[in-house]
Amino acid sequence: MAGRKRKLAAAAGERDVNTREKQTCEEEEKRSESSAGSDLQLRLGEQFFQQPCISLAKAFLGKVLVRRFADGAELRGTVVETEAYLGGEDQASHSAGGKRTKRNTAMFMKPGTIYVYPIYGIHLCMNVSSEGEGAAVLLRSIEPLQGQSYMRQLRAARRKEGARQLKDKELCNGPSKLCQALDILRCFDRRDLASDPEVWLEGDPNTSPAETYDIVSAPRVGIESHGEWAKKPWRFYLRGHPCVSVLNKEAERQPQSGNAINDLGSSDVQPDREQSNVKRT
DNA sequence: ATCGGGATTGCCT
DNA sequence: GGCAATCCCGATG
Repeated sequence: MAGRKRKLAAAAGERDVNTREKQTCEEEEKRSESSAGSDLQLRLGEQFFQQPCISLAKAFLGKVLVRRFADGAELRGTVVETEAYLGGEDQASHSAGGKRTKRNTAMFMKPGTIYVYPIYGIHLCMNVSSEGEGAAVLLRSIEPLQGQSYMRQLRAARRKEGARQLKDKELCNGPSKLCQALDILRCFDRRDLASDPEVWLEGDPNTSPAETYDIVSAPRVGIESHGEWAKKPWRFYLRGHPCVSVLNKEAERQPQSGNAINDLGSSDVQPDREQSNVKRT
């Protein structure tokens, strides 16, 4: 566990989402081209995304999603829940039957391409394309690691005034909550997660290798109308993790899919970061 | 031009 | 646990 400093990471908690001008796609595009991330050695490159969809969906677990703002502030969270959406046969996928539309173009782009789409008129979901025609991984939940207070402001801005303060584990425990908390915007669609200066994925040296996690495989949620395909166990989450959006008791009774047991309760304190206050049970 | 549904969330009972 | 919110996109005529 190297004591690496994040000198460029401003105290995200000092930011005020209400006085800060609302982020737009135009502003995002004006960002400095030279503001590349400071953790080049941790950043996962394009080869990471070059694997089949189900494999990539599992590989995302335990990796750290990073969002960097123009002023240098960075938000971080560990991916704890994903879903695989294969193209072709998978009727629940936006790319079912190889169907290409303007909306789902990113699903057919090179592995690592971000696919952001609006849902229910109000929310956004973030996916990342994988190997395989039209295949992509939906990012459903992350555990907040850094910048929780700013995440809370971003989330509160969309909630009723006077609503109770969200707990840390409630900040990013759902696909659209994650987008809100990290300020993932519609204009991130079709960007490259392997090279974009504002959002990327890191391997975290403080966590165990992905293959040591205890992963639960469960049916995907919210796609009940798709018959047999709704039953495929292509949702993956870290067993026992408090930031998972929906638990599936039935699936948790099944033996896990080829991953060794790992103790999730022994995470180290990370002195260079705003410490995660998520309680594990 | 119009129509129907949606990979969700938060508030209310 | 029910259900409204809210609107873009894709399909159809």
